[in-house]
Amino acid sequence: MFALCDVNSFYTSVETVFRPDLWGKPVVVVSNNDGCIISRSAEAKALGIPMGAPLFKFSDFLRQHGVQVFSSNYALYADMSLRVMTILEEMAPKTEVYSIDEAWLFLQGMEKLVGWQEWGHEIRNRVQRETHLTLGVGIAPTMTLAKLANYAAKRWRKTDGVVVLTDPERQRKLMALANVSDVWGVGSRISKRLNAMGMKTVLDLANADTHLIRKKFSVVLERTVRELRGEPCLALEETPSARQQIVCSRSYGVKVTAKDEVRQSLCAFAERAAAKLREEGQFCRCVTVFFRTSGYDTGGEYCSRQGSMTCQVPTHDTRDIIKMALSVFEKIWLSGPRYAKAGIILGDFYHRGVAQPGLFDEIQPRANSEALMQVMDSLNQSRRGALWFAGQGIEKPWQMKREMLSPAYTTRFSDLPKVR
DNA sequence: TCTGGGGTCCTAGGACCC
DNA sequence: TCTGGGGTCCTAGGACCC
Repeated sequence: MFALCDVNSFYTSVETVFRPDLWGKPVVVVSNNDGCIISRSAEAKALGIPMGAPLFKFSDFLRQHGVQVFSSNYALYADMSLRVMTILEEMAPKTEVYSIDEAWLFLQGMEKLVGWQEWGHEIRNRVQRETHLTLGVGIAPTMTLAKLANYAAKRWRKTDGVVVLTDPERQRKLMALANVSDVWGVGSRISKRLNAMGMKTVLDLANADTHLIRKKFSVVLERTVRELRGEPCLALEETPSARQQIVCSRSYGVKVTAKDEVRQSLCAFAERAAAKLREEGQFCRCVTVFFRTSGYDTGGEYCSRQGSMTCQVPTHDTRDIIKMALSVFEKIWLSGPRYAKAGIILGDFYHRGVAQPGLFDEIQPRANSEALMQVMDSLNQSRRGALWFAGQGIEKPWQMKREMLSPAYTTRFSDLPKVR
């Protein structure tokens, strides 16, 4: 049996944990650069505010209805996420953190110990008590069905946040009520095609011919069909597999045309990407650089520049990664367009010592690289941005907008809530 | 004026190998 | 006249997830 637990309206719920004055009021959280609405409280959803809507299109509406808006505060969300995950890990023999607000629990060996329904409520109550966040719990014999159960737990209030889907009859009943697009793994494109083939409900999909699904779509969707029928095809990732790429990219707070500023931003992204690489304990050979204009900018032609470079010896030294990034940048720079976004992608990962340095390689290992990186990382761990390369520049006019940022209540001393 | 960021997996097609 | 079969690796693009 699998359980999928996720926090309702995670970002907005976290924001209101420390703001009792906002309880019961409409609240939204917007994406980086204060771009799109990415989390809505129940009250905000009731006002009809759609997911993913650009903030500027709704700012009048939000003001009229007194909706509280917050910029994304990832320091806060990550810390609260950790608290929830720690509880979940204590409640099941095996867990997999699936995203910032959800986790899979593998319930092997618990069948005789607990009733699923009671256990679901127990875990929900505990998270509520210890974090003031509300969990949705879906329990079923396959991961896809557990996802569906979780969807039902959120959609129908009378479930009280916990749905157990062990009974095949109950599974079919629920599948007949849900749309194919509500299935995990079926996005907008595939659901449109399924609808055109006459499959509207989840039950239609579950009853579909697996050979046909494989032929017309892919093995991925075939697995989904089998999972809906109660045949497990997916399993928990017991040891989180090593990442295959690391991306660090941002939209600019303003459009950027100056070469220096794009270069500085890339330097900053390269630093962050390199730090992430070291957190993963990996080394990379390939560095990709990109920058592009906005697809919404009507002022000029859409322009997207991208290039990459592979070195012989895997590295995780920030200096090497900046050097490679900037050398690619010089090759692909194009003057004129108003750039809206840029980023760095690291790929082709190795563990330490896999490849030997070649005599003629352009990038040779640097003396004391390890020690220097360790000092940098430990300083930046205690305070993000404590130490950085001058290539980033100082003014940073390109930095993203976060004009409605809440305090980092749980991770910064100066932001600790005060109780009077 | 203002439209996010970070991932994964699969497939098809081309180049190349024996 | 007649020109195979089986495999790998890489890349781009498409789809999905949160």
